[in-house]
Amino acid sequence: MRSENEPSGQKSRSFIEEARRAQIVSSAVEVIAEAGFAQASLARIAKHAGISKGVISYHFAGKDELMVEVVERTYGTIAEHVAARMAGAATATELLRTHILAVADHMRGHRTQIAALGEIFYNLRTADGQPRYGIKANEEIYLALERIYRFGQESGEFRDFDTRVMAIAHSSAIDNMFAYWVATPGHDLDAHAAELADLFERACRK
Amino acid sequence: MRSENEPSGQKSRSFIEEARRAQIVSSAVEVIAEAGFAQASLARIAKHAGISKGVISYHFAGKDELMVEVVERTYGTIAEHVAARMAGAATATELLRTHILAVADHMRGHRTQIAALGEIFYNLRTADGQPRYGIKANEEIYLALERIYRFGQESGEFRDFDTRVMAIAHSSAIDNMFAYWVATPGHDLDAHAAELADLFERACRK
Amino acid sequence: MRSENEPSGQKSRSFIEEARRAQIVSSAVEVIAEAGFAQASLARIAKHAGISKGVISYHFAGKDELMVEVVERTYGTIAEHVAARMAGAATATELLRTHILAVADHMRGHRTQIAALGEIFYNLRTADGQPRYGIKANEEIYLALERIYRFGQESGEFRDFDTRVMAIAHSSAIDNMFAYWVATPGHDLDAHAAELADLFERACRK
Amino acid sequence: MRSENEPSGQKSRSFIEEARRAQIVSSAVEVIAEAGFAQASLARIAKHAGISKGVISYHFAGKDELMVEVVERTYGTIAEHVAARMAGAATATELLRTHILAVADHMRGHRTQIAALGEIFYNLRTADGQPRYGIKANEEIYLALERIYRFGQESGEFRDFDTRVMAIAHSSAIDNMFAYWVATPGHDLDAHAAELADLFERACRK
DNA sequence: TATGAATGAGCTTTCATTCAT
DNA sequence: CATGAATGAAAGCTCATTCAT
Repeated sequence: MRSENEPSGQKSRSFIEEARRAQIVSSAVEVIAEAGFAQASLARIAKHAGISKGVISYHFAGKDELMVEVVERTYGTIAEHVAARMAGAATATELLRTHILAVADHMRGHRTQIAALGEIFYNLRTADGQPRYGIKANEEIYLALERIYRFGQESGEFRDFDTRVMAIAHSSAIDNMFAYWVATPGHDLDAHAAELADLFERACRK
Repeated sequence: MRSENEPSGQKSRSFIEEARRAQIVSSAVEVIAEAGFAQASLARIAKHAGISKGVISYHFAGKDELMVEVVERTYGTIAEHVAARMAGAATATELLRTHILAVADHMRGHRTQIAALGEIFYNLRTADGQPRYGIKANEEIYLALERIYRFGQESGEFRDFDTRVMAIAHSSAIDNMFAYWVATPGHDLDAHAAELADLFERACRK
Repeated sequence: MRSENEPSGQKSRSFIEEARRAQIVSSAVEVIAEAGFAQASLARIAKHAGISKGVISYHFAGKDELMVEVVERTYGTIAEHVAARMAGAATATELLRTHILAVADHMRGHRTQIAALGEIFYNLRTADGQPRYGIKANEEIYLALERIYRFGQESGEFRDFDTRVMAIAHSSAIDNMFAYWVATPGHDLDAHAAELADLFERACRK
Repeated sequence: MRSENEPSGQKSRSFIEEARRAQIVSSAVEVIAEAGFAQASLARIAKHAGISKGVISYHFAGKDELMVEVVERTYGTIAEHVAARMAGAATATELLRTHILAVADHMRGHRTQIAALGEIFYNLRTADGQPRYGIKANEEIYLALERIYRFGQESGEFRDFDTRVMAIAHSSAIDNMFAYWVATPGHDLDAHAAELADLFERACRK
C-alpha cells in the first residue's frame, strides 16, 4: 500500500502517465517475447504499440529504465502468485510440490511475460558491459528454495544433501520446463510439473 | 556422395584456409565468452585475432556461418569426450552417473568454449527472427538421455516415470551447474556433479 | 503610434504575463551562463525555473524570441548604468576612462547576465543559418565609442588615428577583460580596468 | 620531422588515410566557418565533402577527435608562420609590430581556417560539459606576448605596466580585427593592423 | 588471400514545438 | 493560463557487409 507521501522516492504519476507506461511495458514484453531481446529496439516497440518513438523516451529515462520496469512488474506478479499458493502448505514436501505446481500454473497464463523476463535476465547489460542480472539475480530464488529444503532436513522429512545444488537444479528444471513448453505445441504443462514434483520429492526424501 | 574429403557436402579447403577458419572460430569463442553474444561484433572478433575485419567476411559467408561453425566445432568436442567416457559403463545407473561426471570433467578444461556455445544457442536467430537453436537444439541430447533412462526402466533399475521430463531436468541441471560455476569463483564443480549424480539416481530408482 | 503602454509595437501584457516572462528570462540567463548556449534547452530552462516546458512556448513565440528578449533586457541594463556614470564626465579623456571603469564596475554585480549575453551574441543564429548578432551587433557600441574618440580629436586631447579601429580594440579589450575575469578566480577586475584605462589613454593622447 | 618509430604514439597512416583525414578536416573547416559550430553536424560535413556519413566515423574515433584535429592542424599553421616572421625582429618594438602585422598577413589567406578555429575554441565542450578550450586555451599566447612585453620593459623600451592585461588586450584586439574583417566586405586589413601596431606601441612606450 | 576503405541502415537519445485538456 | 503528453526530425555512433586493390 502506498502512503500519501510516496515514501519510496517515486514521483506519483498521473493516471494517464501510468496507463502509458503500462502500455509501453506491455508492448515491450510482446516484442521481446516474440522477436528476442536483441531485436527489441525502441522503434520496434513503439511501432508495435502504435505510438511514436519519442513517447517511450518521454515516459522512460532510457531503454534501461524500460527494461528494468518490465522485470519488476513481471517478476512481482509471479512472486505474489506463488507466495499466495504456498501459504497453505505445512510440510516441506508440500511446500516443494506446491512451489513447482504453482509456478507451472502461473506460466500458463503469462507465457509472453515470462519469456520476456528470461530474455532480459539473460541479455540486459549495464553501460560497462557487465550483465545486469546474471545468474546472481537468481540468488533470491535460491535462498527461498534452500529455506524449504533446510526446513525438510530439520523436520526429518528430507535426507542430507547440498541445499544449494538442489536449489539450482530445482530452479533450472522449472526454467526449462517453461522453455520446453513454449517451444513444443501440445506439451502437457501440468503433467510435466507433476512429474517434476515427484522427481524432486524422491530426490530429497530419506 | 562426394569424395572422402568432403563427406558432409563441404568444399575441400586448403590448409591455410582451414587454419584461418580455426583461428577465427577460436577468436570468436573467446570474445563471446568474455563479452557476451551481443557485444561480439565482427570488428571485435577480428581485432582480438589481430586480423582485418574483411578476413572474416572472406572466409565466412556471413556472421551466421561463423556462429554455426563455432557451435559445430565446440559441440563435437564435448560429445566425443562424453561418449568415450560412457563406453565403459554397464548399468543404467552407471551410465547416468558417468554422464554427469564426464560432462563436469570436460567443463573444467573448456570453460570459454562452453560459455560461448551457450551464448550462441541462446541468442542466435535466423533472418526471420526465429531462434536458430532453440530448446529444439537439445533434441539430440534429450534422445540420448532418454535412451539411458528407458534402458534403466527396462532393466528394472529405474521406476516408471516420464523419460522426457527427466531428460529435460537432467540436461538443464547440467547447464546451470556450468553457469553457476562460471559465475561463482571457488565453487566446487566436482562436488556439485557428485551431488547431481546422487540427485538423479535417487529420483530414478525404485 | 499605439497607446503609451505599447510604445514599441508590443501587445500590452498583464502583470502575470510580465512576471512570467521575467521569470523565464531570468532562468534562461542563469542556465546559459552556467552551462553554455548549446546546453540551454527549453527543457533545462523550464526545469531550472520549476515550471513546465510548455509555459515557455506559451509565453514566447519560440526559443528565438526568448533569446532576443534576454539580450534586450540585459543589454538595456548595462547601457543605462554606463550612460548614467558617463554623464558626469567633461573631457574626452575622462569619458574614455569612465567608460572602461563603469563597465567593469557593472560587471562585478552582473556576472551571469553578461556571460549569458555574450553566449547569445556569439551563438544565436537565424533560421537560415546566419548569425543573428554578429560583430555587427556591436555597431551601436562602436558608434558611441567613436563619438568619444572624435570628440577628443576635435578638442585636441587625442592624436589623429582611425577611430573605428580604436573603438573595436576598446570594445574587445573590455569583452575579454570580462571573459578573463570570469575564468580566473581571484583576478582583480578593478586593477585590470585601471590598467586598460591607462592603456587607451596613452594610445590616444598626443 | 617524424622518425621511423613514430615516437609520439601515433599510428603511422597510409597515404589514402592521410588524404581522407585531410579532406574531412578541410570539409569540417568550411562548414564550421560558413554555418557555425552548432550547425556543423557530421551529416553536413560529410555531405559537403561528398562522402558518406560513415566515412567520418571510420577515420575518426568521434566528432571530438575530428574537432581537435581541426584545431591542431589550423593552429600549427598560424604559429609556424608568425614565428618565422618574428625571427627577424631585434627590439621589443619590432617584435610587437611584427606580431600584429604577421598575424594579419596570415589571416588574409586563411580566412575560413581561422574562423573555424575560433568557433571550435569557443564552443567545443568535453563530455562533462566543460569547455575544452576556454579562455585558458589562450594561455600559451598570453605567455608568448608577455615575453615580448617584459623584454621591452627590461630593455628600457617600454614603460611599466601589467603585462598580463596588455597581453589580453593585444590578443583580443587581433581576434576582433579578424572578426570585423570577416564581417565587413572591403575592410582594409593591412591598414587595421598598422593602426593596431601604432596603438600598442604608443600604449607601451615610455 | 588479405586488406583497408566505404557504405547505408539502424540504433538510442535529445530537442523545439504543438495541442487537448 | 498552465500543463503534460506527444511528435518527428536530427543528432552521433555502431555495425555487417561489399569491393577495389
